[in-house]
Amino acid sequence: MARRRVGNTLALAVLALVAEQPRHPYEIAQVLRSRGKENSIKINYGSLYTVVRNLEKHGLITATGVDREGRRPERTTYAVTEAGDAEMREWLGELLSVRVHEFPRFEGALSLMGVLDPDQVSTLLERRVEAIDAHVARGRAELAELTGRLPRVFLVENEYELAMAEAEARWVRGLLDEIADDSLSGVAEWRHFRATGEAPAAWVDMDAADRELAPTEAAEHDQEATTDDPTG
Amino acid sequence: MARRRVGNTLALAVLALVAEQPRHPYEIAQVLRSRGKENSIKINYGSLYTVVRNLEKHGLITATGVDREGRRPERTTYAVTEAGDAEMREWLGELLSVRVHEFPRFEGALSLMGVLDPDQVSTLLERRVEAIDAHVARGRAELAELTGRLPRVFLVENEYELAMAEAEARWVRGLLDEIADDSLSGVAEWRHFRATGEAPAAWVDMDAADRELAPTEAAEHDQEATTDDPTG
DNA sequence: AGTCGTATATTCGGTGACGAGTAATCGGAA
DNA sequence: TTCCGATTACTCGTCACCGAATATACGACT
Repeated sequence: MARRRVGNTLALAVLALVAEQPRHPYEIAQVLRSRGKENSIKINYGSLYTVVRNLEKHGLITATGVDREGRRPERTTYAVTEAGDAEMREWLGELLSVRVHEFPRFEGALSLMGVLDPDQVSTLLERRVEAIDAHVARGRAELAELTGRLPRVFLVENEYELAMAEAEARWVRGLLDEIADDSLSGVAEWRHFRATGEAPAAWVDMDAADRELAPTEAAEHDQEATTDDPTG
Repeated sequence: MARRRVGNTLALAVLALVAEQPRHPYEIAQVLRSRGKENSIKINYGSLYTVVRNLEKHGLITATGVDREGRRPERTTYAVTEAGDAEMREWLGELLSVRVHEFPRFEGALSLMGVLDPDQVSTLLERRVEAIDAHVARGRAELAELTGRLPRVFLVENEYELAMAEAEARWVRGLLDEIADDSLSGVAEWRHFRATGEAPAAWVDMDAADRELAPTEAAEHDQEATTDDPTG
């Protein structure tokens, strides 16, 4: 949607924390950590300071003072501006209400798995589900422990992450089953191709057919975004 | 895991297509499109040419010839090298077998939703599920149509994407229900905070507690990656 | 008194991602 | 025949991201 002046998701977190009360960059990182947000928002020092500078440049936050303790480096404290507050609310609203396709690497990998052997792919995917199971088990345990000390509202991101991990594991299991019992159509051709090098008819067809149908029917309508960025 | 010399996922697709047969960059983009991969791998012209150049620089592909038709710009054709083929297999194997946390924006947004009103959040999330439902409906229809003409193996990425979208919609619905019937703990405090500005005790506790427990128990073990990149 | 480790706080250079822009050609309609 | 729009093919400048490195202070221990 609306192109953000500062597009990094970290900027949203900065706005949120600075809206709560004026803070200096390092403190922002600390609070983010102590509240466990570093699991859901990637904090990177380089990015943090760049982001803060950019937010200031665009008038979304302002420096309210520079102080120093002893001979430590100066700490510039920032507060949110009215524009920044508005931006934050609008942006957050957008992120919550519209789903954008973010091209997870796994999806890309799936689309290219044809270059490997079916059996090899099965082995790899089995490893994946095992890893996910372990991850979910650990996550659930930690979450349970946290839920004892904290209202669940403050933990929804974690519940979401786990739910999605579980969903993925379920889906991959399904795929594995379908490969195993040969109920997934095309595995035979795939195997044949890997053994002989003869390209599956489907590929040839597609490459030839090109865009006899509208090329990107779906892609036109769905929003997309790969990485944090849209500056403009 | 292993830091990739060329980290952009698009590079993997380039390797895969060029391993099939020598191609020039523009052709790569075309094939990617005609095979419908642009839904699962973000193709960007700027990135494509950079990626090809980098792959060549690192000896993963080699230019096999330059020809031109009429006075069109030259087309440099590239073929995969042995190193490139190995890299592709290993990389693809890694992407399939290990799940990395890619920090979806929605997860970040969820972790910050506290700055909005509960009712507003509900409204926004309702919009989201509706949009997802629509997306899934359209996707399922298109997929059904494609499944008629193509073996399903070639469509797994799409099935995956839809499965995940559905899972997300299910989860969000669950959350909405829990907010609505007040079975999600902390909504009361949240509401109170929004109305009065009194910070929930939980936040204060956390900010104070800082890292009396190991700060990033989980984060240490899970791999992470925000955006395409790791160059090194 | 020395020094080791950790917390504080930030800078900086390199790299790559991006998408708008360019430029040439071709096919078809007026 | 000429003009328009689509297609082919690629380039370039800008901008953001990253994380390693820097520099200082403080507390604890020897």
